[in-house]
Amino acid sequence: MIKTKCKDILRNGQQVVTQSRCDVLCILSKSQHPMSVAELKQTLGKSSPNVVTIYRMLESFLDKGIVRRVPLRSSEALFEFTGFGDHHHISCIECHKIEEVDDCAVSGALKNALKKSNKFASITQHTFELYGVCKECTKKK
Amino acid sequence: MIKTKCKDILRNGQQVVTQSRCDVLCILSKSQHPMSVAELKQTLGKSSPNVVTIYRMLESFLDKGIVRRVPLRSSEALFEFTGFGDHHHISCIECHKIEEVDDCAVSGALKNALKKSNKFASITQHTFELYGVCKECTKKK
DNA sequence: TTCACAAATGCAACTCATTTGCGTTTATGA
DNA sequence: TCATAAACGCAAATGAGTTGCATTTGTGAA
Ligand SMILES: [Mn+2]
Ligand SMILES: [Mn+2]
Ligand SMILES: [Zn+2]
Ligand SMILES: [Zn+2]
Repeated sequence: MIKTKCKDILRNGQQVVTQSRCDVLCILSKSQHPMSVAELKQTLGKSSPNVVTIYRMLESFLDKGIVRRVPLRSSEALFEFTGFGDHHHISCIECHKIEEVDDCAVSGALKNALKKSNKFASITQHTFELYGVCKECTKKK
Repeated sequence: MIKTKCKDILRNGQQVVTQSRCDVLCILSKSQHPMSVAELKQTLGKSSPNVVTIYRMLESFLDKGIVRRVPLRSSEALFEFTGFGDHHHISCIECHKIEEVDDCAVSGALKNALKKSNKFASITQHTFELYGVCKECTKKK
């Protein structure tokens, strides 16, 4: 995604536009996979803002719905740009490779079914993550 | 679940049977909701083993598939007895109440669809967790 | 453009769930 | 009963994430 586009996203979210915030959002908007804070920092390299700043940044991006937290098994939190639309992930339990999986009507159907639940008034988010063994790792064994 | 039953589960999993391990497994097998280490310790009360022991215990239960880690958003890890069979959770983003949701054919269908993926050879696990606002919290606003 | 103020940033210190090391105790099965 | 591997407790370490505070920077209004 282009830098000006990132600025627009920030402005639309009532976010202050700074170089750091643009950089971080730009990287996230180009990554096909969810990233950890450490990965972000590494990708930013020498021009990276302080780690704490990245944490605070992501927190505010979450508030505005610009990024989403992906609950893949990992000791660190993973974040991904929400602009890609609804989709899920399949992650290899051996090599940790992540592949995107298009959202299918199926999960929407379940969501609707659950809206009929007598205890919950609304469903605001859902996550569907899969784990398996990729073909390469299968061959190795 | 009865204590002797817990012992059997441990033995079947090639686990050493100790009082502590029985106690923890017994509590988990009675809880309809996933529990954190802190909750386990509190429930065990004065007879609780050291926290570290609970951590190590759960790690080995995970290895044997006796418990599963539930990826609901929480600062602590949540564990639940696997003996209940496949199901998911819906959690209130306001009060953090958790409700069980039966597994529906839907997720199985998606699983099957993904088995046709050309990058993954198998899918071993999946998690489907929902977030929403419960009726009580909706009323409060 | 200028200016005042809210928001962002950096640094250091802190929190807190989880892990690790190690010496001791206990369960198991031969 | 005995040897051995596993579990346990305690203390210390780890490491992701948070918080306080002084400083800088972006923004919107004058
Ligand atoms: Mn993705
Ligand atoms: Mn459950
Ligand atoms: Zn793999
Ligand atoms: Zn609620």
